[in-house]
Amino acid sequence: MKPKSIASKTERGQQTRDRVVEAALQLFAEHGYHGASMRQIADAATVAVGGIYNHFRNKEELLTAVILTWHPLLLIMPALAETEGDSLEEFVRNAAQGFLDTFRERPELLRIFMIEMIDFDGAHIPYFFETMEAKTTYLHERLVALDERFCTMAPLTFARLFLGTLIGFYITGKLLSRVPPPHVQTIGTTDDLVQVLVHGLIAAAASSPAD
Amino acid sequence: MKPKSIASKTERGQQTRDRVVEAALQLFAEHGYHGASMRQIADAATVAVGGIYNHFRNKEELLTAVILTWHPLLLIMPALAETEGDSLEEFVRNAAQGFLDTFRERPELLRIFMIEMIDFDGAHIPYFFETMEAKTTYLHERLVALDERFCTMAPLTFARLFLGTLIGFYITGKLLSRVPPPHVQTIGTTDDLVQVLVHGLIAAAASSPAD
DNA sequence: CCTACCGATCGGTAGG
DNA sequence: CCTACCGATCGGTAGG
Repeated sequence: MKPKSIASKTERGQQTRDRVVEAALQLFAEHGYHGASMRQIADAATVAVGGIYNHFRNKEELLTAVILTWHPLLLIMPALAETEGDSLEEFVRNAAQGFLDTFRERPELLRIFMIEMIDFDGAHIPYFFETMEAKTTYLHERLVALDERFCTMAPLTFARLFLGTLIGFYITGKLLSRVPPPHVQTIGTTDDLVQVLVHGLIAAAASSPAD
Repeated sequence: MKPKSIASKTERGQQTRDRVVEAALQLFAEHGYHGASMRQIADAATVAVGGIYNHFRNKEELLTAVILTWHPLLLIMPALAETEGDSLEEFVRNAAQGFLDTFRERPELLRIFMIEMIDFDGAHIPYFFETMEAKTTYLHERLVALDERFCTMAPLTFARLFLGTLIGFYITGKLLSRVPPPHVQTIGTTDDLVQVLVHGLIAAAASSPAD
């Protein structure tokens, strides 16, 4: 009700809130939304169960806070837009490598992404779509500067095909990592992925209507 | 212990089991593994809660039964391998359309796929990898017949890039369907996807080592 | 004596 | 921010 006006007082509250979000990120990612309990999260964040409800109205709003901080699309788009590269192939290679490195270093990103889709059916997307779209436009501008053939393709179409191919490659990699050893270890390399992206996207741009 | 010898008696049991698996598929897909209760599943299958335990030792084994019948990779590979098409582009177009149609008609497929990844971390993959691999080999043979440039690419590498790109396109489509109306409706068409697949995969095959 | 299944309830834990 | 506690429901199993 009252606005919190004393900074030194709200600071401790913010720290507690941050611990709760961090603990929730880890536990939601590990056990899923229904599989992680408020008590587990409270313990991990070293607060009492009731303490969480001083910062979040219910479990669902805690998940929302986690999503709005840690949704992979929110994290990966700025990184992709700032990728370096003097040629199209170099740019795509660096972008793909950056994407794969980020997801491999933080396996919870894919899990949070899937949990949001399963338990909330993508309902949080509208909350950060504006931010996404701005980064998408910038990414497309950089691409056109490297190869003008991309000027006929809508920025969002490029973003969908680019991100979609990367996501699919990462997911299939996860699946293949569960296949027992008698079978091949590395099936499909980052080089293969880069080839698909560079030549596939150029072909798609060439057949796009210049609207 | 004893082998079931009288068919007419076990038939009713099989019918009950089938109803349970069907109900579990729908409810796991809708609410997730931890979000769907054994009571909900029992009600939907018109059996008592205890009745489920005559067929499955616990909730986890019920999920396993659902996965081994309905995992999308298990369903989609035979369909892809039997796709018709007299040219590479026609084959890829029909395969992509068949994939997208199947997933759009049965939205539970993607959800079951993700639920297995989140709650069981792909642990069921080994159970049907052999079947997958056989179909993969056949799919690759059909492709080489249409365009011999694919003979240098390993069948599983092709399958990973092909399925991965399709999965990524479908998932990004799901995400975009949640974006509010002021923004564009169709971002990326099936034609764009086909272009990426045809030209991307040819490029990847061309740069593959002929081992 | 078997299978499939019932009504009722077990010990614990969920979100609030 | 905590302790205490609620209505309800969880996965699983008893005897018949």
